[in-house]
Amino acid sequence: MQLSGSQFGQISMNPAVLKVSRKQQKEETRQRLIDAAAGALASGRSFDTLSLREVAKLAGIAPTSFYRHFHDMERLGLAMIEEQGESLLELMHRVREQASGGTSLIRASVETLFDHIGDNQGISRMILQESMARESAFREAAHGLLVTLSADLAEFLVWDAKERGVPVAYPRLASNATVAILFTTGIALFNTPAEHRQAHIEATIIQLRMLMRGAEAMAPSK
Amino acid sequence: MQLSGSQFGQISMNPAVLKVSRKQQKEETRQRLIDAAAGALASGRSFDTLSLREVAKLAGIAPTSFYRHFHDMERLGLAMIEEQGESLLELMHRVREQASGGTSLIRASVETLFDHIGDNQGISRMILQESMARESAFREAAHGLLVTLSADLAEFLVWDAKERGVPVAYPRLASNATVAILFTTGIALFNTPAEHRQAHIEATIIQLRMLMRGAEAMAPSK
DNA sequence: CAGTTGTGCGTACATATGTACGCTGAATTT
DNA sequence: AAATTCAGCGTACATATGTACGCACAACTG
Repeated sequence: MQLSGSQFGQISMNPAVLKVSRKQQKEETRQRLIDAAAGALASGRSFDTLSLREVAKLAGIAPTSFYRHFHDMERLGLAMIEEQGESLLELMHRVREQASGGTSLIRASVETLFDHIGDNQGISRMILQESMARESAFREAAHGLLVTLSADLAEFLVWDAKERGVPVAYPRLASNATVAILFTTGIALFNTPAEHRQAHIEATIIQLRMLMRGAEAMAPSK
Repeated sequence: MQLSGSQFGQISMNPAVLKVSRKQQKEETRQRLIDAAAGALASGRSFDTLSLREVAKLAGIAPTSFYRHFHDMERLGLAMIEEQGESLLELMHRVREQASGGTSLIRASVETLFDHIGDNQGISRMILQESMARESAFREAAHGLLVTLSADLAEFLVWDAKERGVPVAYPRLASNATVAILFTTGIALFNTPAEHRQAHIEATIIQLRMLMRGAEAMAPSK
């Protein structure tokens, strides 16, 4: 235990430069809790073996101080999912805008998403695992995020199909399957030795193209 | 706490009919532990919040007696995965044999698998969740089972393609994606109101057909 | 039939967990 | 300047967990 002069030892006291407003300070601690949990998840722990005390310790606060930020661990988890959801959705939109039309889009999406999952392994794994949990607010949130991603993709597929003049059958089912494949293999990637990863990425791309080809082949007329 | 005359109160003492051999008895208790854990999983608990003590209590034995059967909870989990793996593999083989050729095979497989997952919700969910966990003997086993199922399916796809004279590209990738879709939606099915389930099943079938159409479309010549 | 084996039991303990309670002192408001 | 707010702390406790230890007694072995 380090002894600090004050309970706020980690905060610079420079009076002019740092206006440590209360709101600011609270937000910072809150983020520290989230990061602590994410770190624990990233190093292999599962969310529901994570204890309030442990997260508090990792974040450098007293166990009871946890309650100043979240009512319980579930709320922490919900906050994490929400945060992740926003950045993920935004990220995928950006990729679609940037990618030049056509096939390179699948590749760009896969690579971007996998990078993101890699940078946020812990939370990504948690979302996927929780999305398969039993009914609960927690599952609801995780599952909801995946559904949103899927719906978003479906919308894009329809637009893109119209754009290219190639009809696509069952866009929602196609996007749904896409998300399933993406996340499943995305997570698996991190139990894979680095030298095989590129191969896995290529494999995923082929799988998605396969799916798209099928969706186009099943389209009604032509 | 019920008081039983002996510590083995639950065992009938009928001397002639029941030869309660030690091995038999032990096997029975072991199974009772597995069933207890499976039951807890099925009613929504996640495997790693399951405590040794709790499982022991559910199985009706003293906590310390647990050790007579498994060295720790992880071993219990491994045993469960192994058991499930065997019956699952056998089941899928049987479906393929029975199903008359052609498209009805996909339907038969999906329906059979979903029934099986339904009857073994707890373990199925556990396998899927653990397959996404961090490196560990446990993950290895769960992931291994999915890989086996996938490889098995790939083998069949190749055979079936030859049989029907329709070439299929990347059978291993196709089967891999199939397993991803199947389990993902299979699990999701049980957070779905009963009246929507059939629709989900039909959706899954379409997704798999979509994938197969794509795989065929991507085949080299024809 | 005597001796051994091994599944089951209860007790005991060190450790971990969630959370109630009340205090402190800086930031904010009045 | 005085009063209020509130993020943080430590203490305390009831409960849960894994597991060491040794006893009991049915089943098995000889």
